[in-house]
Amino acid sequence: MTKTAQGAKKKGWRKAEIIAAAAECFMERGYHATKVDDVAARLGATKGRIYHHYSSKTDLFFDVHREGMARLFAAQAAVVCRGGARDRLIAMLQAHAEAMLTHHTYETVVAQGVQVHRFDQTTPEERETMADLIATRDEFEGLFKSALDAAIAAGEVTPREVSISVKMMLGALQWTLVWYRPRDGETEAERADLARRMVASVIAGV
Amino acid sequence: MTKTAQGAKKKGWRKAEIIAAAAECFMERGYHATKVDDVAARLGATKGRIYHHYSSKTDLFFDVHREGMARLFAAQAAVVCRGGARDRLIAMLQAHAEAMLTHHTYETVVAQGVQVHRFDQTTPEERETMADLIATRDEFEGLFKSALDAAIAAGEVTPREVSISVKMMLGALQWTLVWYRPRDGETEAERADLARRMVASVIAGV
DNA sequence: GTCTATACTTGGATAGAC
DNA sequence: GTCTATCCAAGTATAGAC
Repeated sequence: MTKTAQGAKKKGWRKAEIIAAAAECFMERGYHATKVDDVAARLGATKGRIYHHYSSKTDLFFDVHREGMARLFAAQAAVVCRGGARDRLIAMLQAHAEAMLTHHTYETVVAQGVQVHRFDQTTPEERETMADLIATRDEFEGLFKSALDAAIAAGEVTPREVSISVKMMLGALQWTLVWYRPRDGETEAERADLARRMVASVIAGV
Repeated sequence: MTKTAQGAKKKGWRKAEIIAAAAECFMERGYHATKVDDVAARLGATKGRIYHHYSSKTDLFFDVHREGMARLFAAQAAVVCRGGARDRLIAMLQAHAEAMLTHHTYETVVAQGVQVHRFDQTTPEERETMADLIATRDEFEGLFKSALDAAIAAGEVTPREVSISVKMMLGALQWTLVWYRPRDGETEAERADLARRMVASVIAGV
């Protein structure tokens, strides 16, 4: 590893600490109710530390949002499936459900998303960042539309409105942000099991 | 109508105006980002008017929340179904989907719900109010659990975990709060049609 | 019952010491 | 790179006129 890469990583580590603390605060109380002092306090520091790395609370929020989206994409990138197109879609749903439970803290912030800043006074740079975040979300939803399209094309799923169906499937899984709170000491296996039962319910219908 | 009932209705009308304006503001920007001045401005008034009827912004929020829940229950109360238990469940889902679209403004506030105040300094009275609101939500979810139970008992639906299934069904419909925005001039028929397509997707599964 | 004017608090952001 | 001290803007709530 080069000297500069080491430097970048070290700097990234400090930021990652701040991002993690901010994610917890934003998750618990929401963006607007969270004070920069709250984030600092969670780190056992003062806000001088935050403002050394971030020029504003908004900037910090954007980084938490990016991390949340990155984790969702990472979960999808890790999906492997030997079966057909329908099996692949199900595996993707399963991975997404697990990701929503595991990265609950970050995904709650993603859900607050751009909405939080839509009506605020924003600088041109902030507007550009917001456009990027929205594009990234659309891209993510696109992964599932493609997978459902493929399953329909393969004759493995009854044809139906793809756009609506994907919104319903993802909505069902993402609503966990409202009702699910991780228990202390919950294992990965328990989360995977809950995710399985959720996905089974979604694909079964009524 | 008695004199006192007339009086109560008149007073209620003034409050209803404020509640409607507050719902729009809370929907657009969220509770914390909404200033009492914003609500007043939307009424073409100043905040003196708000504080004459409500002792705090929190109190106003609770009234908006109550109105949102009342509309959800009203939609369910209006459900009539001649068919079996499964048909009845589907009719309930349809009514709920339409309600979520039609009363989008209020239901967005309901979704912000108690979460917004969970970590705030609250008075004993506020905590009592919050407990009431939570109980009301649980009661609402209970309507759907009972309906699904009945459909399973009647052999019209494949047995499955009722609690999880209801959370997935309602989650799929409620996630509309995140992606749906009513278009100007959208008709009730168009909303009903969208609701139908949503419910069809949910009950069909994958 | 609503307005204007204002008191008071909170909280984002900065400056300069260490 | 982080802390302490501080500035200043924003926003909740109140007092008193009309």
